[in-house]
Amino acid sequence: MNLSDINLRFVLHWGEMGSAWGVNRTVAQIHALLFVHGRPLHAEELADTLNVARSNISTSLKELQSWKLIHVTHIMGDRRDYFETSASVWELFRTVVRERKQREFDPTTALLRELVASPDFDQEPPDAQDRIRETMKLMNSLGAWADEMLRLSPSTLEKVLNLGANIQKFVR
Amino acid sequence: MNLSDINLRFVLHWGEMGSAWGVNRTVAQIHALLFVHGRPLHAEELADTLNVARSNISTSLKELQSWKLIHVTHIMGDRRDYFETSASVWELFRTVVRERKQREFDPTTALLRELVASPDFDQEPPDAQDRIRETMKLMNSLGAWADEMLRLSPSTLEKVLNLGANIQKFVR
DNA sequence: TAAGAATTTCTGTGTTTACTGAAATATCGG
DNA sequence: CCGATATTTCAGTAAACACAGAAATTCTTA
Repeated sequence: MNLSDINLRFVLHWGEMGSAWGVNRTVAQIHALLFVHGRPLHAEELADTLNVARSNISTSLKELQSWKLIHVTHIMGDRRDYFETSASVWELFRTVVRERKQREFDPTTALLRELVASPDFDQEPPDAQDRIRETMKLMNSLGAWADEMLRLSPSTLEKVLNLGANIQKFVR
Repeated sequence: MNLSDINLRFVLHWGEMGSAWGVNRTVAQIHALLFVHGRPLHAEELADTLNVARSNISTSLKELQSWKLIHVTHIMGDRRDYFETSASVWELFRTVVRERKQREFDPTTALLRELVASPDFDQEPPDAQDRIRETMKLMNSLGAWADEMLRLSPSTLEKVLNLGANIQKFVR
């Protein structure tokens, strides 16, 4: 299986973007490949196409599964595991937001809450207290907002996005 | 200069979060320290407090400046450069969004546009074309939306966030 | 313009992370 | 339950990244 130039550029770029955002390059590439390809692929096809070791694919697939970005399927008469991802980029986006929020955002708000609730907290200078409290509030708001957005359907979400700055009309 | 337990935990956690999002740990720690501390600090104080080499601080400060998250100030009768960051977490948030969008998001949408405009694009299977086009559209929408949000004042932005899922009332 | 202080640059080193290849394990069909 | 195939685990290696310390440069002031 060899990639078209367009697919290749897509996959490579996605890998680089992943790196910048704390996602392993191979992991990002696998996901990009499954996405553009559109049909399920098995591990060896991925390894061959991306030129990485079979074992590397194995761990990366586990990683992608833990992020709920891919799932296993099977083809009649074929023992091998095939992997596919959603064809809806909106759904993928939601999944990433949901998972990252859960793993990285929530623990941070939890820590901030803990700091603010701590008995020594009021020994901090008042302005430092404010800054930490404001940080907590911002993260709380963002988190709550993300949760609510995640409840909307992709199409509603898309409409909300298209509202853009017109939203400010409604905040009076 | 030694940190209170609360400040220490804040700084350390921020460093870890940074790592998860592709930001160097020291860079994130310096910024967190400047933020909680609230007053300008010079390089050596940062090095002493965070227990890293002076030279490491130097490069990290340059990095933070390139992200427009800190700026230099001076104290009368003191030759040394002092650094400070905004006390407003909202402003910091906006800065991070603006800069990351510019550096990572925009180049990606540009690439997607390029792929779609490429002469070979219509040789791709129609469903693959759709997926790439949808990806481009999503990133365009998100980018445009971010730009519009960035134009709003922090306080308006805060109100928009608090609207939460009620936004969907307005999208009919 | 020289001395001292502050800062940056650079090179080598240590640490972390990613990856390979081999071995071990699991799975399936006969 | 045996052999073949698929998958995972693991230990060692390689690459990337972060960092320290020394050297070089810049800046200040006297």
